Amino acid sequence: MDKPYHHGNLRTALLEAAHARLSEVGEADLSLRDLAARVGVSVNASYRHFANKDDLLMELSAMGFETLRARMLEAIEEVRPLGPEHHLRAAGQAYTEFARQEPGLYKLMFGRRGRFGAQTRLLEAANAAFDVVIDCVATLRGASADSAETVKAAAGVWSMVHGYAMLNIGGYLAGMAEQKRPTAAEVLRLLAVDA
Amino acid sequence: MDKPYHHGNLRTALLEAAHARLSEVGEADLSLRDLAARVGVSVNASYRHFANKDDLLMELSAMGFETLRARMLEAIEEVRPLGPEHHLRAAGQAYTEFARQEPGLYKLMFGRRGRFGAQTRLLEAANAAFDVVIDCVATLRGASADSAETVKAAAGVWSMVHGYAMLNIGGYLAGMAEQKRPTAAEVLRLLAVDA
DNA sequence: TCTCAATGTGAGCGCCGTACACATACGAAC
DNA sequence: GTTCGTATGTGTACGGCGCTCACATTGAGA
Repeated sequence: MDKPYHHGNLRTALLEAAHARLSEVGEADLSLRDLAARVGVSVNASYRHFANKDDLLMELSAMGFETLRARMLEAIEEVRPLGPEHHLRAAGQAYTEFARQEPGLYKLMFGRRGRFGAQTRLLEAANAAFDVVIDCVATLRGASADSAETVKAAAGVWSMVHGYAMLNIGGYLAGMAEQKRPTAAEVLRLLAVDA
Repeated sequence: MDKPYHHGNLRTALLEAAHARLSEVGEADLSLRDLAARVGVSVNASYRHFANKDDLLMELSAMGFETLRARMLEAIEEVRPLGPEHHLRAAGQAYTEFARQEPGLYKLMFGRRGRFGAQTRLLEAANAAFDVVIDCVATLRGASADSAETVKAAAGVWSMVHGYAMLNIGGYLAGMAEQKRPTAAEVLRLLAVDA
């Protein structure tokens, strides 16, 4: 083996390890010591790349928002010719799908806002993701993405999708009988955005 | 003072201390040692009343769901004569208001589901709260509270309200310009439940 | 009055985040 | 190619955490 003294890409490796671990054990059971051990490095090495544990988690969150945005954009692109209402629906599907696939990461993204404080990096990534929703709604309503009504409607859509994703992840929907458990599409259909 | 050896009501005192502390520091900074100290007791005394930290937090969560349910019922009672659509609106307002008043508790209630596991106490309290929403929707639609369509619509309402509450608590709406930031009522209005 | 279950205390274990001092390795300047 | 500074690693240690175990105190009922 002859493991070299310098890892080479420790920052990325730590983030990947954290991401992987987060899908297994939940944020509360994530420890820097464990991550470092998995990457094959002493704990303190991580402090050369992140100010502290929260800093690492914050970066992970920001990356999560970027992935979320990308997933929505891809989904929209696939149904572009079908028209605006399909765009919003596709984005919503991609959104809830992302949350279902990455529950640990998704919870982290929305659970630590207060703790992370006014971190520009995180805020910008979150806003960029939200902008995708705003654009969808704006196109659907044939209105400007800047208009207050559009933004409010988009916030409503975001609320709906986010709430559904959280309840789903949290297992609050899983307890319901199968034929009573709504799909993401069914829930999204309740929204009257085009009004 | 002559503090007695036995506290007398330690279980309740610990829960109250946890509740109070939760509105100041967030779950991550809540420690049993600190709670015990505030109540004037050694840490280990708490283990006579709770199996562990999670057990205490779970009880606090369940109490939160009970309070939430009570708040919704009170709000509905106040507008009972005005008809079903006012019931749902009032319940939604009470819901988001509760989350805004008790952000720490609210986050705890929805953030630890996996960790708490299949705790009957917690599940029943959460379901009882959800039942209030279901009843509102059932009355509004003039349908049975058992019908799949009613439950699905109620789950949609719950998603919307929960999502709005979480985004609001998390500060994701606070970043928006004032005239673009939706109120709870404005968001709820997007729902087409009576269809 | 005695007894015993309920309820408290204290010492200690292993884990955590993190600070500090020190070791190693790479890249640029000569 | 050697030198040297900086980037990046390690080891040790501190205080706080959840939790366990052995022991102390109390009060209620036999």
